Amino acid sequence: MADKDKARIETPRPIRGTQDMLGGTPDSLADRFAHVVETFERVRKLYGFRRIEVPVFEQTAVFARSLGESTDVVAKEMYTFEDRGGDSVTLRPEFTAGIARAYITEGWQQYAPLKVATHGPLFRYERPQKGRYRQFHQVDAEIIGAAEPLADVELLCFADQLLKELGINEGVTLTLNTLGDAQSRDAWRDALVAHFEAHRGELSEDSVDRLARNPLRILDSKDPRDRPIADAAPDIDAFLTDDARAFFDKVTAGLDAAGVAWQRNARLVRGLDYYRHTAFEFVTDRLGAQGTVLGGGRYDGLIENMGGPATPAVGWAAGIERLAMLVGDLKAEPLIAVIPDKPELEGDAQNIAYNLRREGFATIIAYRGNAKRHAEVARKHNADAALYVKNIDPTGGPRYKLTQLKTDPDREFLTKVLLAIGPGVGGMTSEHP
RNA sequence: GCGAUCGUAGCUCAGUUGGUUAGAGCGCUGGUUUGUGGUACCAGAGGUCGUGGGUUCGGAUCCCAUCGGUCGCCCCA
Repeated sequence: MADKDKARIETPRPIRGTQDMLGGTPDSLADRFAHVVETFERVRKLYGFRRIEVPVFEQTAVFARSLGESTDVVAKEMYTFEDRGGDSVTLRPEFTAGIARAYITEGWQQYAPLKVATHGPLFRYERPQKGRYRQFHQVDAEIIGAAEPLADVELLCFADQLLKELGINEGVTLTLNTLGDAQSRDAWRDALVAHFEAHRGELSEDSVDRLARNPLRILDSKDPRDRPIADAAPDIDAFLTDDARAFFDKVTAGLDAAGVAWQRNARLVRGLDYYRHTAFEFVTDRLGAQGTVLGGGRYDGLIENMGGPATPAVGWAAGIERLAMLVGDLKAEPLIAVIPDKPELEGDAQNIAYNLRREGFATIIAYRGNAKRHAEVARKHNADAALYVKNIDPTGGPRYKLTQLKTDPDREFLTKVLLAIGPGVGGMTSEHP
């Protein structure tokens, strides 16, 4: 019983709300995640957005100041800690604040109007649920230094094309609203507060709390008690200044001209205070409670708030996990498996595999086992075909046999493989008559 | 922070009103067989029944607590 006396080694658990993703199967989240990022990178270049990288952590003030001290994100969802030098640092809970900080401190103002894009991990201390994690990942696009509605339109076209190229535009709708300029927004906000105050007694407890903290948010409350009151609340339209209305009209006209479908949602608001004018979300009902696939808007007030020059800006971000969940199964990349028919041909088979890879063909070869076992491994990896290495005769040359392993192998790929191998292939056989 | 629900083998799950050494399929390891090179069979390894208390002659099963997973509220991508 010596084993029982041994101290049990406890393997540390993964942190709550983080996830490990294993790729290699058609439905794996890891591969779909990578596909989202690759697609984003491709489309981003089509629109002329520069790739940027910004730090994963910043001085706490970067987020506290930009998001607003009273927001839930800052008040209770940030990973904030003191580093060994005694400075308060925070793992980024969003991209925009760090990018705005870089715009100010790195002299990026000289490139205005500047179109930038990035992606990476973000951190929020929240209860995990479907489509919501403590470490999550976003793709992000921002246009800084452009006050024109055309910037909003271009950004939305980018988003729309990304979703289309990911094949997830079906069942996802662009919902759009305007928050007006500062004057419009303030007037609307006052009217909303007056309206909600008049119905204070009928509101849910959460919304009574919102009334003090973030009255706009009552508009999109899910509580059935709030709905009639929120639905009866005034829209912003009556409070829009001429400029603000003209701006919104240009955005919607631009979308129509570009063929981007959209729906007005007068109840769509932003929790963060620095948003102005355009606010938008691409929403779906396929993600449970987390309906927003991609969201953003114009934040003309932010950079000035952070001590920079008054700078108009607009941007969006989308959760990569959420996009990945919506992406259908990926088509498998073509793959060839090399199989030594006899143990003494292992070395030759390895060389052939390396040569195929150098030619650019995705190739696998098992480390051990007889031909049968090799074939099993090949099937497990979903290889299109097996290249059996039958014999290497210094005088007679190599002998191969190519056997397809799938009912629908990538024929073009296999043909190229055959050409690359050259002579010695004893024809292609099929396991599927 | 609040609520619901679920924790049995690496994975997906059985386990009947509490009752001997806790099971299956898949996977893994080894072997036999087979062969238009997707066969079949045999054997083996692998489990503190999430954890800790309690009730009981007896707990995977009932009770309490705790820790995790999932989903919802909140918030948000």
